[in-house]
Amino acid sequence: MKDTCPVLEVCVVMFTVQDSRLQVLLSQQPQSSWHLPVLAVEPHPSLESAALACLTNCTGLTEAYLEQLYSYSDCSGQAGRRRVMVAYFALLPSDQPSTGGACRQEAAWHPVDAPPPLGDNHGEILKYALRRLRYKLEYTAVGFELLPETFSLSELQRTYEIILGEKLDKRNFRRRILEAGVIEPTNVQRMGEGRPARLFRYRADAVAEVKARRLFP
Amino acid sequence: MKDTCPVLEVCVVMFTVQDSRLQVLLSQQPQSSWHLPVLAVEPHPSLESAALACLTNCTGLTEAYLEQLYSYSDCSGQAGRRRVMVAYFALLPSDQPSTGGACRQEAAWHPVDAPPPLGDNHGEILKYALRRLRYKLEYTAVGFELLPETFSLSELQRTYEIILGEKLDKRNFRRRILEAGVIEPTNVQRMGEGRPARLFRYRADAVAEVKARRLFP
DNA sequence: TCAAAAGTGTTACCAGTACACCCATGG
DNA sequence: CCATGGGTGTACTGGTAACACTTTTGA
Repeated sequence: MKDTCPVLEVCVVMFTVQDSRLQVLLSQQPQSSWHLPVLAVEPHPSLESAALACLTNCTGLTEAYLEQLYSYSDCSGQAGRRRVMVAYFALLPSDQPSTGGACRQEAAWHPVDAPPPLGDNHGEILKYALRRLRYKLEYTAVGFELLPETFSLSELQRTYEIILGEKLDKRNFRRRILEAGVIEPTNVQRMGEGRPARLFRYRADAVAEVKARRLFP
Repeated sequence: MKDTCPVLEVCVVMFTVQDSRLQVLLSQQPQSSWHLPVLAVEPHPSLESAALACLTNCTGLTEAYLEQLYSYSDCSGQAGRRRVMVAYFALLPSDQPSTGGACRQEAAWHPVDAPPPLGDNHGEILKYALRRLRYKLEYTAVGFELLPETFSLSELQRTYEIILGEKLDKRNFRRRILEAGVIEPTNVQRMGEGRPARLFRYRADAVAEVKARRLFP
């Protein structure tokens, strides 16, 4: 086996909302710094499926929103041995069984606004993933992926506020999200502390990507 | 050498504007269909530099706008041998010596709106690159990369029209592009068929990415 | 003096934003 | 009946889009 044979890995930045904060799953090998969960592509048929396997390893979930972020290369390891890391990010619904015991590595959720120091270039990858998430949230409907299958409009708004880090106007939020036609009401109501909330669900047939107004004419 | 050792390659979708059309550089091995230019990553220190080398091979240019697009994996080659292709796209100024003889493969420019059939998944990659280019053009200043160092506002507008495939209003275009502050006038004028045009240049200190208004409140 | 391209302002409309009160339920 | 969160409409304002003529040069 030549040592020019490259090492191919995927890593997955897994986001979820818990305790009113956006959280990311990090793992830690003994005596080492924290890292994003990483998996060798080797036994898997494709990059996608390796990323999904990484997610399943860590959370027990067999599906989630998963999107390729970027590919990084690195030659600084064993002399001449190239490492290529394909980074993904994933969004997990906040009601799912998060860190299943199935996770081989020691993993835990960390708030993204105060993560521990990360090894390799994982800090950079996390920053980029967060930027992509915020950016994407602004012009697509991807925010639903962080919620249970049905949710109230207030919950949805809170999710947006948590990720974007700013307060939003309730009436404007509702009007726009409804006009965009990406969610539909169910007949179910949820009883809570105050007046019951009507529950909504994501419309499977909705166009995910809505075109924003462009800068240039 | 194990046959699980993955093949790592880059391909580069090179765009330029010629003859009032957006063109892409394709290459053709003897007796084979057209492909995007491809290069093995192997001898290069990083994915980036491999992509740049691919570009230099084909055009003689040693720099250009270059951006990573996506990574594709494929197991359908020799049994079990994994291929990973990292795709880039590049923008070449329309005045540069395009297909330098330095290109080892037989390469030629093709209009993107009527490309020949492409092998592998290169048709898909090209389509994606074009989508990204159009999309990017709408909210960043990347369009300048397709022009010479100095250019008139009309030339700039024509470039935008060619890529976006629609006519734009002259006054609105000028107002907005000037307000955005990404270009500055030079003292040079260019004589032509009619009234001379003032030439502009891209401002190196300009913020490349301008935030567009967002969909959700 | 004609053709060809460069350059220049104003108006109308629509969409985004700001804003305050009533409603339904549980305790 | 009170506290809690859910739900609703309007007026203003700022940005976007539509639009036509004058200017400068070369032939």
